[in-house]
Amino acid sequence: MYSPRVGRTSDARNKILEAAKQLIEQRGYSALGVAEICAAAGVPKGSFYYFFESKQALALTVIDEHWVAQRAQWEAVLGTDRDPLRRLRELFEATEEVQRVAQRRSGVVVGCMFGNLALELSNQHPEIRERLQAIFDAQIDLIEAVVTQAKDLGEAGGAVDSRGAARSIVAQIEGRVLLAKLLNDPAQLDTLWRDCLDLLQVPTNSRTLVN
Amino acid sequence: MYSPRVGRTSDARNKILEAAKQLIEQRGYSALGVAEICAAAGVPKGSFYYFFESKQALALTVIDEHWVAQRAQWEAVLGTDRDPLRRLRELFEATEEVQRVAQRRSGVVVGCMFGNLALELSNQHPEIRERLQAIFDAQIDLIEAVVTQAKDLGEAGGAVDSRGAARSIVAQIEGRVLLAKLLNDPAQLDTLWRDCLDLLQVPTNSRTLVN
DNA sequence: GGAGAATACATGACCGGTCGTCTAGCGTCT
DNA sequence: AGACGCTAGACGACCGGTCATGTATTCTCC
Repeated sequence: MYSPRVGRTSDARNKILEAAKQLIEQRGYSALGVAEICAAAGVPKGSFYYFFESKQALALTVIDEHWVAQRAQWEAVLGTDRDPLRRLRELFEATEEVQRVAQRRSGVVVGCMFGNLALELSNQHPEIRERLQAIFDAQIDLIEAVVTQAKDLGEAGGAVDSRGAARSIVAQIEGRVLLAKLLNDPAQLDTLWRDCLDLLQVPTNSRTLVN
Repeated sequence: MYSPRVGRTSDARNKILEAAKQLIEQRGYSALGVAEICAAAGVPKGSFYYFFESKQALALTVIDEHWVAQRAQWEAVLGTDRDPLRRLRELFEATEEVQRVAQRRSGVVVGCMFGNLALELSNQHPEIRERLQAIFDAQIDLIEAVVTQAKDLGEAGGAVDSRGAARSIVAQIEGRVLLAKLLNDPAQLDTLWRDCLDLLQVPTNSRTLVN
């Protein structure tokens, strides 16, 4: 077993992060104990506060890392040179697939970690709220850019406000994910595409083009 | 069948329910302690378990009572003989007003209690999940009826699926309420009307009629 | 109308357990 | 020997929940 001489000699931090990510997704923040995280990570509890300042600091790190990964995924899907509406549709499909995979692995639809924590903690932990605000703002930015392109191509209704529509789409995603989690049914997400077409006021006769 | 009222009578149960409703709205379920609820209600902790079997049983009661009240409000707004779209619009305005009032009183947008608890508890407490599923189902029913009427009047697009559209509207409400809570800004809700018109595919030229 | 009996509620000490957090010190390396 | 990476174990506070005991109110029966 090779271990580098300098820097960390333990992967405990990563194991904690990995376990915490899954547990927070499944059980939220308040109902989750540090001991449980450490047990799931196979790391002694005494080590926790060597790697993290506090439970809240861990949550912030988990949030940040999860957003880095998700943003990369969103950018990969939304940043192609395909048709803008097509890109949005693929985002929805990817979102649903994520929930299906999570359900297969853990038995439950975990929903959106950011949405979950937003409702649970935004009124209790200002730092977490700020982080989540920034994340949702960035999500809206990413979608707004694609909506603008769709408008420029005449695919979206000329009357739609790009940013407003992007916010509506994000809200629609969050609302649908809530229903999917409540019903433990990822299929709740496969109306996102149709909803999106409505919110973007895409004319009925041009919808089959991207279908 | 009469029930003799032997012994004392107390309003402690109602005081607990009242306090619990506000605290659950503001701080969620897991982060809330029985002792804190009792302190806020001005009831000794020992009395709590005389009136409620458990903390979870209290939550179920709070959920039920809150839904009874909210359903009455929804029915009052949606059950009039006014124009269907007009009724939907008033529902959105009432929703926003509820959040404004809560914000004035407690300083924070509390969001939707059912949505909050759905994301926090649906994967932890099956009984609560069932209750919340039934509530959202009933909400969708209430809106579906109005959407159907709007369709019959030709106000909504003929291609819309009433139940699907109702679900989309509920999802949109929940998503917007999430953003309103995260940003502590009830104004996030005043695009609900426009979103609803989009989701119902109401023709642009006929929108001013109800505006 | 007065005396119990029965019921309805009040109360706070207390239980085992878990919470997030911290510190003293272990083992391993230079 | 000294520094460093790591961890065992304990800390006080608090968790949801229990219980013995006390008091207030209304019942029945005379």
